[in-house]
Amino acid sequence: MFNAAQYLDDSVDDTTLALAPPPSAASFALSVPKRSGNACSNCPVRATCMPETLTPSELARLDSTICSTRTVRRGESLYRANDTFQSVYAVRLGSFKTVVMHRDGREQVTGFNLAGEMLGLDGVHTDRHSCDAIALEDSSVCIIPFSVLEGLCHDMKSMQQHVHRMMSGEIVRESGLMMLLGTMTAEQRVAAFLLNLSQRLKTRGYSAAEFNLRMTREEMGSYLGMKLETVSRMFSKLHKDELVETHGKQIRIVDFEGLALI
Amino acid sequence: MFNAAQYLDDSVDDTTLALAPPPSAASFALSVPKRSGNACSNCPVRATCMPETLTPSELARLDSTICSTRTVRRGESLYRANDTFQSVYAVRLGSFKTVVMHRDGREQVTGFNLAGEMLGLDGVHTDRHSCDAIALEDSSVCIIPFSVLEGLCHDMKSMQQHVHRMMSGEIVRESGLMMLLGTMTAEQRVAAFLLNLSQRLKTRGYSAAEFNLRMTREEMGSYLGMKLETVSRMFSKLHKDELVETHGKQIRIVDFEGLALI
DNA sequence: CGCAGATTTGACATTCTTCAAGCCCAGTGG
DNA sequence: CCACTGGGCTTGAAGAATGTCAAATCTGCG
Repeated sequence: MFNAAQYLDDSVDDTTLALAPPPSAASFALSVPKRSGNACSNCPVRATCMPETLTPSELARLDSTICSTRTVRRGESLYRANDTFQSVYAVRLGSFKTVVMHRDGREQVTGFNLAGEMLGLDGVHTDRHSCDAIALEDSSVCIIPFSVLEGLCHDMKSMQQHVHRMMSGEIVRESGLMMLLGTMTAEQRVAAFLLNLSQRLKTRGYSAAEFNLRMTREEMGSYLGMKLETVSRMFSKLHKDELVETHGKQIRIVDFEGLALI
Repeated sequence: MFNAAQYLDDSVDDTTLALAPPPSAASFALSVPKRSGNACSNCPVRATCMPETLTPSELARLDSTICSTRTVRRGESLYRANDTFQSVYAVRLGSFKTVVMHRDGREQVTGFNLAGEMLGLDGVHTDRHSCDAIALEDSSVCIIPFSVLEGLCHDMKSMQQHVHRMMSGEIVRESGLMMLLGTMTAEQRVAAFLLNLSQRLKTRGYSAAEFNLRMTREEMGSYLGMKLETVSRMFSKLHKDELVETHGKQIRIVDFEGLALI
């Protein structure tokens, strides 16, 4: 049985935000696009990006229709706002941020995407992407042409439900974030952010208590609606109150309950 | 040809936020649920809540499967957070707010829904609704059981695309709101809110310049991430700067460009 | 007409941002 | 090996934006 955690067994750093390239990364250094070795039936993150219950024949169909992957180096974009929408992407390895830009140059990070999470659904609405997706570290994604996905949805009830759930889940996630931005103090936002990240990492088999942040204070601040200095101050305060320990990007949550009660 | 505007012809108030009940409202005072007189083929808001291109036979199918409506009085809820999810709703008449509640009692308005807009898609994710939907005025909705909608999606490609677009549109809308909450000043938020509302009303055949707000300052503030006093001050400021004229809930946008440039 | 809730406005408190300075740390080149 | 350097991070002080509290209107409705 494959699971995300196994890829960390002998990883240099087991507290990264997302799946770190293992020492054998060469075998994953996929050319763009590449066909072999990327079968869904084999994929460590399938459980999160595809329906849970698939028959062998359905799995075989996935393997035969979704087959190309792409690597994106740190800082490069997977897609840009206004690009024509053709595919959605499942993060196989690494992590991304999504960014929307205002005409006056202000930009806001609207989300962080870890391995197993889906990316690009914003483009369905108008056939163009509404944000930039940028890799926070060297990453790879599975390319799922949306037309193919629509076909799968038609033929597989479980797939249609899954796609609907993913989109709805994105809606729910965002309304949670609106709540955060609309009603919480800076300290509460940072606490909620850490707990959320912790939860998602735990789901993927990582320690919920210790991890490395892959984004800068500025990116975090943009996501949370505050300045990088404020983020930094809040980390200091959480440290002083003995709720978390921080060494730069390295995070250790000491008191989960305390953090939740802020 | 039906269109939303005709329902306003002899309406008491042609500047309401949403479609006001016309004098002949009695014929719309639908019992719950009611079957006749609510055919999609006849519906003034079909253009916004259903795919644009439907064959006569597809329309006939809609009429035969989506048939019940429900009235919701001002202040009453269409559904509550944690209700089991069964249906989505299209607003036929009136307007709603959606509200998420934090455990500590803080609540946040996450959206306002006008006639023609869809409501309830948040429930797909976990089979339970994630927010309350509350009528801002006496309203009526069309009830669309989600299982029926899934069936329609399977059989009608245009319906599947439409549902995907609606959900994606919701995602995009929310990320725009995150941008607003994350990067804009109070004044900019209020301006953006008014312009957004104006645009949506215009789409429905109303004046873009003059309308009545259906929500309180507090609800607006909750939506925009600020206190009601701040909303009020911003209205005063916009008035002083001769960008809008306000008389309580009555709004007249004087200078669209100025408003957009704030 | 008179109340209850909604709105406006003022004065003051708090939170967050801005600006500025210095620190830390990893990668680089001597 | 080590100083150097630049980006990211932390911290302080001052200022701006927004929240809080309180009081005075206003408005719709019974």
